[in-house]
Amino acid sequence: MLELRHLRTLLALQETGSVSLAAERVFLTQSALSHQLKQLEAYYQQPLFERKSQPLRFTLAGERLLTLAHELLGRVAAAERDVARIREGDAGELRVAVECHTCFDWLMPAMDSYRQHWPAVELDIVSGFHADPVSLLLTQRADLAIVSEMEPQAGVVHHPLFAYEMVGIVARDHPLAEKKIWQAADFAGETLIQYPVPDDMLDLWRKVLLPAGVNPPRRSSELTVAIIQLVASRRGVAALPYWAVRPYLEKGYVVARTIGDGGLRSELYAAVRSEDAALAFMQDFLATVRERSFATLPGLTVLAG
Amino acid sequence: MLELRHLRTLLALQETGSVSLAAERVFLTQSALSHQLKQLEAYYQQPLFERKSQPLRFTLAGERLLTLAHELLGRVAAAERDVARIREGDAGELRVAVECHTCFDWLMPAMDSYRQHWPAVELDIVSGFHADPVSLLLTQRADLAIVSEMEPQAGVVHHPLFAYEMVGIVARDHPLAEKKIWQAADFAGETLIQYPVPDDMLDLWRKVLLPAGVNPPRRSSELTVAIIQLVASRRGVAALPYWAVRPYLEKGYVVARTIGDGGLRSELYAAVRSEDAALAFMQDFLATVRERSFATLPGLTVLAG
DNA sequence: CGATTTGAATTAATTATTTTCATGAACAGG
DNA sequence: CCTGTTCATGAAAATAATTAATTCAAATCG
Repeated sequence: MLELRHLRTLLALQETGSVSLAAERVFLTQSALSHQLKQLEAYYQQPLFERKSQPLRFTLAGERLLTLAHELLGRVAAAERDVARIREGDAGELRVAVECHTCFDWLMPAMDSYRQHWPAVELDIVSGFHADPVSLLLTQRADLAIVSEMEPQAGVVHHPLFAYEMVGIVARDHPLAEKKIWQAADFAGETLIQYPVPDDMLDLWRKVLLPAGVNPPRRSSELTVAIIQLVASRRGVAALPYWAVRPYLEKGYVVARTIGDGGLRSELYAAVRSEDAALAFMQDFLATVRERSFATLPGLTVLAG
Repeated sequence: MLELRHLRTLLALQETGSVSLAAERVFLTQSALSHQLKQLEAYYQQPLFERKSQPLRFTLAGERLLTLAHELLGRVAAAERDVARIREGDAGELRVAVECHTCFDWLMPAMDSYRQHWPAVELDIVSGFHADPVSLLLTQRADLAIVSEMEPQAGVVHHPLFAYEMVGIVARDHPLAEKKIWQAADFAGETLIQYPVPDDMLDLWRKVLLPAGVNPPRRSSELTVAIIQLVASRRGVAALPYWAVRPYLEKGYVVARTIGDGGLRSELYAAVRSEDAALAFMQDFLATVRERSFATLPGLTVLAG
C-alpha cells in the first residue's frame, strides 16, 4: 500500500537522478531504496522508471506518481506548519547571522519562501561579518547563525544544513587548467582571489593552505562576479563553491578543478540557542533552507546530524 | 513521521466516531489504533481529539490533519486509477446483476461516482430478478453479480462488500412494538410485507423463519415506501435493512426492532468471473462501492475476506 | 580490449515498527 | 452497584523495513 515514504523517495529520485544519491538524500542505504522501489513496482505491477539511462527516466506511471508526490508533499508540509502554529502560535523573532558571502545565494530564496509561510515571524539578517557569529547568539543579538563548523559550545546546538564541494577556478589558458587535481603546493606561485574576510573563515586556508604552510599573495573582492572576472583575466586563482560558479563554467569564462584528492568539502550548519531549538518557526526555517537549497543548488550533498 | 496510514485512520475515526469502529474499518484492532493515535499525538506534541465525547470531537490540530486527509486521499485514489489505466487501458464492459431491491439505494450513487472516473467503461445493470445471478456470470450475460452469500463456485470469486443489520419494523401502536427483540415465533401471527421475490432470497426466511418452521401469510410490494406505508397502517410487519428504513424511523412513521438475539446480520458480496477479478476497472468498482456505501449509509460494518 | 570503477540488484540477516494479546481503568445505563 | 462498552497500556508476537555483504552489469579508462 502506498505511503508518503514512497513519494518522498520518488521525489528524491527525481532530484538526484540516481538511486544511490536519492538514498543518501532520504538517509537510507542504496539497498533499502532498491527494495522499496522494487516493492512499489510490484504493487503497481509495472516499472516506474528506466534504470539504464543516466539521469534515470521515469515511465508514464512513474511520472504520474511523481506528480502525485508534488501535489501531496507540499500540502503535508503546509498542514504540519499549521499544526505547529496551533501549538505554539505563529509569531517569533528570527535574526540570522551570516558569516559567508556566498551564503546569500541560497539564503535569499529560502527566506523568501519562509516569509510567505510565517508572515508573523520577524525575519532579519544581522549584517556585517563577525569574527565569532556564535557569540551573537549568546548575547541575544542574533537567533540563528550560519557557520561552517560544528564547534561544541554550551547553550548552543548545531543543526546540519548541507555540504558541497569547493572547486578551484582558473582561466582556461592558465597553466593550472592542465592539472585535474590541485594540491596545496600548486597555489604557491599564484595570486589567490578571495572575499575580504579573515583567513580562518576560508575553508581553503583552514584545510589546505595552512596545514601545508603555503601562503600565497591575495587580492580581494566583495562580489562573486568580480572574482570570476579577475580569474578570467588571469589575475589569479580562486576557490568557490561549485554551485556558485557553475553558471560561469557553462559560459566557459573559467574552468573548475578539484582541490586535493577527493575534493575540498565544505559544510554548513545552523547554530541556535538550545532553548530555541525546538521552536516550530525555527525548525521550519531549517527545513525550508534545506528544501529550497537542495531544489535550487546543483551538487549539494546531505550532512548527517 | 506522518504517513498516509495515519490519515486513513483519522478519516475512519471521523466517519465512525469511535476508535473501536474506526479500527474495524481499517482492519486493525482497537489497540493498534490506540497506539497509532498515541504515537501521532506524541509526534505533534498535542492532542488531536477528545476521547470523552460520543461521537468524538477533533481538536483544532486534529481538524487540520483531517482536512489534509481529505485533500490527499482523493488525490491518491485518482493517481492510482491513472496508474492502473496506464497498465491496462481505460475501457471495459461491466454489466452488473442485482438480486436485491434495496441494493439500488447504494448502487446508484456508487455507479454515478464510478462513471465519472471510468467514462470509457460500459456500465450497465442487468435488470430483472434471477433465481441464480451467478449463472449470468458464467454465461457471459453479466460481469458482476451482487449476492448475499459466498457460495463457492468454480470460475467465480467473491469479494466482500459490507454487512448491515436487518431490522423488524412495525407500527408504533402495534403490540410487537413492545418487544425489544423479536424471535421467529413472533412472526407467526403476523402478515409479512416483503418485496415480490422468492423466499430463499430473503435473509429473514433463510436464517430465521425457515429454521423455526414459521410460515406467516405474505403481502408484497415493489417499493420500499409502499412497504413502509403498509406497515405504518398496521397491515403487517416487515424486515428491512436498517439503513433503508432510518429516514422513516426518524419521522416516526414506524419503529424498528432487533430480530433474534444479536440481531439479523445481512452480508453482501460481489461475485465476478475469476479471470476478471484482477482487472483494474473491476477492482476500482468494488472500491468505489465500498467507499461510497460506507460514506452514505448508516450502520454498515466491514466484512472480512 | 581487458582492468577497474561505479551504480544497482539480490539474498540473508538484522533491526525497527506495527500489531496483537491480555488486561485494567473509566464511564454510561440499567 | 453491577454490567457492558470504550479506550489505554505493557509485553509479546508478527510483520515490515533496513542493512550488510555480495553479485551483476555497465561504463570508464588506460
